[in-house]
Amino acid sequence: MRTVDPEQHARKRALILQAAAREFAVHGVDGTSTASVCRRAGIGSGTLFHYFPTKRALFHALFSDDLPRNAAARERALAAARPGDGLDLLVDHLLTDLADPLVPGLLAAALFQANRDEEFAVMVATDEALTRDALTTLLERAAADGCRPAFPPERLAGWILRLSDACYLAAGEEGFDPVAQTAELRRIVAGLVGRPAG
Amino acid sequence: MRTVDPEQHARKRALILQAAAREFAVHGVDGTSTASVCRRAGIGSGTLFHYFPTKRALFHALFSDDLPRNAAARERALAAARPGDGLDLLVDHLLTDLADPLVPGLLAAALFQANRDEEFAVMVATDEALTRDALTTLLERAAADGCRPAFPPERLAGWILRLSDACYLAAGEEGFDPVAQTAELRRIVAGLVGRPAG
DNA sequence: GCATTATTAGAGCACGCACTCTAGAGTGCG
DNA sequence: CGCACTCTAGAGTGCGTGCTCTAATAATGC
Repeated sequence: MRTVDPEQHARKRALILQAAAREFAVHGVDGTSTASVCRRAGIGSGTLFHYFPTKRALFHALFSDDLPRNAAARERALAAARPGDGLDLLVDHLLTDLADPLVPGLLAAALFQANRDEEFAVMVATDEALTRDALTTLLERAAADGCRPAFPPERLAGWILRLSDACYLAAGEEGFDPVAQTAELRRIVAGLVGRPAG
Repeated sequence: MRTVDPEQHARKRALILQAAAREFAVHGVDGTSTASVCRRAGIGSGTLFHYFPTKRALFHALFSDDLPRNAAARERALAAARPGDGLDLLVDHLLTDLADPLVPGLLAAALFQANRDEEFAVMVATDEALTRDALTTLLERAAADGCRPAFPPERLAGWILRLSDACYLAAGEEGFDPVAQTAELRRIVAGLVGRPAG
């Protein structure tokens, strides 16, 4: 019986995904042809469709691969000793890829795809809901710790997510500084959470 | 000499644009076919291309038609008696279409298009820069009036723009309340501006 | 070596696309 | 009325698409 080398398979898969990410970021889902992905990855179309059943699945994989990482970040944040530390951890995680030049394009493509691809929308919405829940829990703990939040925890959690989206929207502009942006977001969040000590 | 009735022309043009807006909002630029726009507008393809030279031009018109309105809003805001009133005016204008169900899709399509369509990007960026300038001016006046903004006026202006974009992105979620959202954004902005009287 | 199976390239396919062309209907003017 | 022109529909065009199929090759276990 012929046994598969899973490492080799994973490596090729990753290579294809990398090529696909570049294409999708620049041209979007409908705008990239499978042929262009193949060209960039240096493979034939047969190979591409051996690894991914459809172009859509290729795009989905680009994001579903990140889900475990997000789950881990949520767990770490919820396990933090103080709710404020957990919030910082989670906010930092939300901005992890801020410096990646592909991300603005990919985010735009993803936002758009979520409006018209049910399966993709559910995947993204589920992950976002989990993160929102984690944020809400942390904010409730913070409130119990003496913070004076500007809004109810759940609303505030929504605003934090929106603020992080806003950061990625700004990431395409020239002269964008991810570090400064992250620092400003933390200050804004701190203000909204109403931490007693600056 | 045969003279054209400009009203009739404008009416038909508007009808086509309305149909196009619906299609673009749901399927994006690459995802909508000119045939589907024609079907929805109840016209033949000959008619469509009589009014607009290309599909791209059709999409561009959807946004360029709004530019005069934006300019008017900026002027009104800058002419306000107190800078705080001007800010409120401009923020409200930014969220004008928050209740329009088509807007989240159109915004996503526009954000994406800005990443790959130079001409469109310039058009949008120019308008945004003007609005940012107006916000900056208003924030400088507010600071001279005794406000303690959290950031320099120009940075703050950027955050306000990004937040308003983010609001539109959130507008697709179920249970979304445009009025509450607007009120909350105004409170957040007020907090960032640091108005002496709440 | 042999059987089995994973992997690969790329020609080929059916289809949908943006846009053009043509021919005629509608419309204001002299 | 007839001219000059706009407006309109829809068939037609050439091209690019996502994806399938075939057939060859490489890798493995016996």
